[in-house]
Amino acid sequence: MTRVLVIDDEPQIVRALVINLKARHYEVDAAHDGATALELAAGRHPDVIVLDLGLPDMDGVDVIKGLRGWTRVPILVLSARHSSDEKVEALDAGADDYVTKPFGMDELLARLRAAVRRAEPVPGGTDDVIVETPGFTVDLAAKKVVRGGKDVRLTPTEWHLLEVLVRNTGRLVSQKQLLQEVWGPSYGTETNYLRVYMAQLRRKLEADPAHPRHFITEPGMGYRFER
Amino acid sequence: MTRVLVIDDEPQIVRALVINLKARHYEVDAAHDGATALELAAGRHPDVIVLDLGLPDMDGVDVIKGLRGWTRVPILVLSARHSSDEKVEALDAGADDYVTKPFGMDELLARLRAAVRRAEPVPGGTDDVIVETPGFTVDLAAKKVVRGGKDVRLTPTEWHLLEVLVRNTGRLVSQKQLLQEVWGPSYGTETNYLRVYMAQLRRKLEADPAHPRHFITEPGMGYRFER
DNA sequence: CCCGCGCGTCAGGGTTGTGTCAAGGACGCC
DNA sequence: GGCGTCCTTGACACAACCCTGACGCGCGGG
Repeated sequence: MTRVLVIDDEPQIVRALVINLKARHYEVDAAHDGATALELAAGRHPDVIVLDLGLPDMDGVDVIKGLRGWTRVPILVLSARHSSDEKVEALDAGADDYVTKPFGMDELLARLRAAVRRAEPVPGGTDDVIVETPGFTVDLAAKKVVRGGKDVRLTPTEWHLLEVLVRNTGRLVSQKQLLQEVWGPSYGTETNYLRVYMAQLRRKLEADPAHPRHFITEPGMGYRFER
Repeated sequence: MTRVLVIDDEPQIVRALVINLKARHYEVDAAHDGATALELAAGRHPDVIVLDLGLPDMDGVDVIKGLRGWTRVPILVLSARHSSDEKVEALDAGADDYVTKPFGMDELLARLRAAVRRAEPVPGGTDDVIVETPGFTVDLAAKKVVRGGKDVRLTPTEWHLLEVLVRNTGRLVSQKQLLQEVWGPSYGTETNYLRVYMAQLRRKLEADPAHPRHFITEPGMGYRFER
């Protein structure tokens, strides 16, 4: 299911958006200010963001920049200002689209669909959706892991960590990068999280968790997933 | 250079676009009808398409569908019609953005930049930087060294030192420069560190550590990495 | 011939990093 | 309100890493 993050300080607009989105089977989170928005974006990993530029606590463009520092998630800007400069500034800061208020709900939804659509990975592209190892199989599209013919239950965080590692199969991923991709941009140093969750992944997926063959530790640097 | 395909039957609009785009160092092709447009799109492989919906020979939406049959190139629709239905139809057919005439050139260019930007491949993605020697292989992106088919385990400091040397393949790197790059700006004289870690690198990577062929000492000056 | 200098080698000890376990708390669900 | 799942956090043992000092060797100059 597609997850949308709506950021606006006007309750009636948020309500209208939430109702319309939920009716079309989107999963919706909402924030009323920039700080909450950045937090939610990091924690919930939305597939698309609808952002009102006029927020109470910070400049909308700064919100865009804050997001673009670590994610390429589509950002659809909503604004009451029609001036060309505003649009150019927001778009160049990293926004994907710019809609002026008052807006037609149909149009907004169509633009949302367009933004989500083009962010989708190429179907049948070069990147493998299924990664096999001698011990288990990871299906990135179906978000499923099979080991010995049986599905392995992973928690959201475990899956997220696995996903980042598998997408970088063979490459070393630094601890900082893992933390920021999974827990959000402000978590650069909490390496104990990594240790706990790497242990859980190994316990669930490695034949011998004490001597991992696929989830390899590079001391002082990071971790590496090998098939 | 970014290549743009402009499709419009109004000569003055095409002229305005071409002039503005060329001034910003885009490469521009132009078509006045749908048939020519599809042909040019296939032959020239533009990085982005600006498409007027009101064409003399075919419906603009059909042009979009024709393009989407084989390419994901960003399509920016230009139209005199403001109706919501038109927009929704074009966007759902596969357009990336929809701008109504009359439009501001600044805004259009900003939307164009946004469309091109998000079509770019992720920087630092899958492209690997690999350096090979007769004895071993260094993959700078994956932070991996392979020797005789097996991975070589390097500590952070060893890797850091190797990285600096490899990035300067063939060139002499002074002891001071090595110390400062690996241990920090305040370490200019602790040459014993270098001796210890060069020895470890040689032991792990050289066929005959006592007579190094790749990690060469230039007495009194520094070290040099040769393939 | 002896000495100083620069470099290579080795092994120990302090420091940092990692694996593991278990308990507490937040959250959603019935 | 009770229950279960999941995330966070702290404590501890152990392993890995980095620094350090000592020694040997080759070379050139006194």
